[in-house]
Amino acid sequence: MPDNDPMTAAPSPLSPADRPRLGLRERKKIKTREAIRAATYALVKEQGYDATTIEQIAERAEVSPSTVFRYFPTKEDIVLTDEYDQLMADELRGRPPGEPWMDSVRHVMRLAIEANNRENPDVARLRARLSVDVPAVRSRMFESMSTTGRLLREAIAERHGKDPDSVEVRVYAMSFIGGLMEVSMYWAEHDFEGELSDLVDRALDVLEHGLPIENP
Amino acid sequence: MPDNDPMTAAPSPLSPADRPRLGLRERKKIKTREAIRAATYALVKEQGYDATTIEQIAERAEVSPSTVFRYFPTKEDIVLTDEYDQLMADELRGRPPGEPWMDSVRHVMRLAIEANNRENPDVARLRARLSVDVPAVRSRMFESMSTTGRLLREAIAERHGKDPDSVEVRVYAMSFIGGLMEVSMYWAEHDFEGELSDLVDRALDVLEHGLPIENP
DNA sequence: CACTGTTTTGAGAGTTACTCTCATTTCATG
DNA sequence: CATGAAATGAGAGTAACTCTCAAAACAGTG
Repeated sequence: MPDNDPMTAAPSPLSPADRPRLGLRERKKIKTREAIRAATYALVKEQGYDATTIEQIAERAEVSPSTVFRYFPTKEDIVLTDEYDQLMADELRGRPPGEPWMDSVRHVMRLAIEANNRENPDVARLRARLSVDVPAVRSRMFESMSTTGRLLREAIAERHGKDPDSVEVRVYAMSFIGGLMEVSMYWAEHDFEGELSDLVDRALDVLEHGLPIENP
Repeated sequence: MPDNDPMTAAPSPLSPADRPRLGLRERKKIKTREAIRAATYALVKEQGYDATTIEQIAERAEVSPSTVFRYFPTKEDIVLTDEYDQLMADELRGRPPGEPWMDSVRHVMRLAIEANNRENPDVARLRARLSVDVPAVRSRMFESMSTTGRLLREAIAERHGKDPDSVEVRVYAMSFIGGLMEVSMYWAEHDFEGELSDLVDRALDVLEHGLPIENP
């Protein structure tokens, strides 16, 4: 009856073991979801993305193929779905209002990278690599990008007292996301050398000031 | 034997009737390609994108389904493939070297919009609308975005004497494209009201200077 | 524990985009 | 016209999804 379908909703994002009082049903759903994801990551690492079929995933996760599709609308979603966007948008909103915009952004990006590194660094890399190598995954990632863009433009609009649906805010938000996404691809293409945070810093500089020495 | 497969290559971009000395084979291929596209546009207008199957397209274009796939790798490509990117990149490269970068960009964008308006305004709108409404098409569009990004960063690097594969140039190029793509979606979402060129101008302002009155 | 209603699951059939193969047709050329 | 190359069509095959429906697992109640 309630509006939000727990089947398609993501589980509580940053909760490792603290699932206090959930019904057996809910706990099972979370377990199933994680089983499907784990099976997928393992199979993709073994065989590659394209060679991995939903049937294999279902088999390893010990569920039926139907169930896989009930939990994830597409194969790409199994790999890519994450819950960080909303968290980052909230974090951004929570920064002190006096803080310069770019400082807030830097702060939040740093947090996100750290959290990701602490929790599941290999998954993050697998994702980045897949989004470079597999067109379908990349497409899905771009797609989620526009969702993120929507969140970001709300945060931006709120912060600057602007209309979130103006061309200006929308363009600004999307150009931001485009730039950040490129960083992730650059990082994957260069085999994850160096610190991601350094790359992000350089990207933010470009987003803030344009290309260095643009007008000598 | 030659490397470039004429089957997958696009026909000469901006040539309406001037196909002088092409073999019968080549002319037929161009006709087939255009027939498939025309059939697709018509069917999509009549029934919508999802309801239109490859079989229907093949039937109306009077070719076999196999042939449709020979000409276009995916259904989305039939709708989206265009040849303007390369032209614009070349145009950009052809601008006088003294001209300020943003002036060059504005000039080229203006040209592109005019050309598109003159040639096939309704197709451009159909595309924009589909890329708002149909996830698969939108994804494919994002995908082609990253191709465009590659062209753009070459042009940028050349112009500014920078490495086209540096993070800076890549981020700059991609943020640019992200912003411009958002304009197209904004335009479609607002039912193509107003002049696209005005929206693009506002977008370019944002890309150049950031959000207006960002630091009051 | 038994009873009842709701949620979740599995099984199966069906659709469709896309791939591959091979025989046939269509054009190019000497 | 003959010969070779390229384009087409036909058909079988795969795999991601969708829909439907009946069986199973859970939740709450007497």
